[in-house]
Amino acid sequence: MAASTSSVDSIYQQARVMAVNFDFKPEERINEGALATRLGTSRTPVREALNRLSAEGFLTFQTGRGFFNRALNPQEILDLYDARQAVECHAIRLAAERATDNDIKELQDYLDAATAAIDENTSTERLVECDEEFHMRLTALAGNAELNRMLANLNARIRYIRLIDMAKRRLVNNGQHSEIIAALAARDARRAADAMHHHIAKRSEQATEAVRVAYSQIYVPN
Amino acid sequence: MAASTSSVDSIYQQARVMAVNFDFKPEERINEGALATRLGTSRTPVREALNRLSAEGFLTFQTGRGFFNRALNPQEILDLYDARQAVECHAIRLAAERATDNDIKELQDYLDAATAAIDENTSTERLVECDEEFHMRLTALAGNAELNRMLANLNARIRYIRLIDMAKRRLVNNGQHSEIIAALAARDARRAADAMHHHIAKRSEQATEAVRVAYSQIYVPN
DNA sequence: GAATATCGAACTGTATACAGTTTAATATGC
DNA sequence: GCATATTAAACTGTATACAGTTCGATATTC
Repeated sequence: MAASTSSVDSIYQQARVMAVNFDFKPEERINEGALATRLGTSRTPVREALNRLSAEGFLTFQTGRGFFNRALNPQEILDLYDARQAVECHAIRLAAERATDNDIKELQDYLDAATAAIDENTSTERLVECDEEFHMRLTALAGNAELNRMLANLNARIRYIRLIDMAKRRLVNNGQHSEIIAALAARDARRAADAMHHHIAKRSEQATEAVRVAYSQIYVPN
Repeated sequence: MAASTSSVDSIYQQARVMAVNFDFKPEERINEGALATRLGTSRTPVREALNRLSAEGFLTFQTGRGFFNRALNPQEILDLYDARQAVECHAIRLAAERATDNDIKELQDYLDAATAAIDENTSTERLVECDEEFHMRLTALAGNAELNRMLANLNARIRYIRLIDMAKRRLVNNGQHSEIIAALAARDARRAADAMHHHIAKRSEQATEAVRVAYSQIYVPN
């Protein structure tokens, strides 16, 4: 059965969602057999998916003991936010050089449409999705596949924390996103990068508190 | 046999070296069975190692067709050099804030010792090793595990191109490394980042030519 | 009672088997 | 001769089996 509809990919996706959402608790050992049964498959493809996830930083691995979900602590989160600054500030500098006026207009349009579509009934998940998408689209304007890939990975690994942050703020565009686009439209790479740096730094300030809240959510069933 | 001396890790390391060195040709399909036999093992642990490598960007994967070595073309290389700028320029800014004077002195000492140890008999491989280590040590001064991890990955993926570059230059420190350390020691984050940016840009300029040379080396046995 | 030793259950690591797909070589039709 | 169908070999995808290790519960010792 050399899957035409790709079973490992589907297992990978499902396990990734579980890791992202901390359905596996922080540092929890993952039982391969139990997961295989739950996903209606056998251990072989499960292990392949878990190997991919550990290479991507969602899980850790210890020989003889297996796979564990990643740790969740302020330092890890701060490191990931710092890494986001590295990727996104560089991407926006490149975008200021490489993006067409139309690219930038489309990004502005996306932001406007997303902002307009938000009301008090919009789920927090949807808000985070819009925020992530804005940042992904912006980074894509750098035209660098590796930066896109890095950001997609970082976004998934901080998604849980972003949900906590967003539940409080309930805002995709607090003006900072507009400032960033304005600097980009003006082709002012340095100002755009500084604005992005400041924007991400702002979000990482509450990391310690967010991790505390995260634990309280992860370990209380409902 | 729940390996105490970890067989997958060893397979992973060996396959990684082959991918880094383009022992697998660019875009070549990797025969799992043949590789397993060659490494004295079976397909199961080989596939686990290949899954890790594909998650890290050394290989690609297509359902039903298996694993392939990564492509080698100027755009991929330029993307990786750009990504290095993102990581290293940000890391050096953080290092300017966070590193102790002694950290910086030790980096300078490493550079001096490495430079002094080089003569006309030093292998190109060793020169690249020193260059990589300088950049890794510098990035480590940012105290961010994720940036370290990203750079280690990027370094391995451009190593083949760096070897070509270094075979011509035969220099680990052409003065640019010293400039970078000087700016760092002066705690001038912006100047340090600019120097790093310029340093990496310089190296990426010849990417197209380097890829051409790479092909001529990869496809001519000796 | 706390620390250590013992033992069985549970789990991981890897080889193997086999189903199903891809690939490439050959045959067929135009 | 070139494009298309045919078919067998080769390869991938996954289930399963089993060896060997880890883990946790119970027994033992001080």
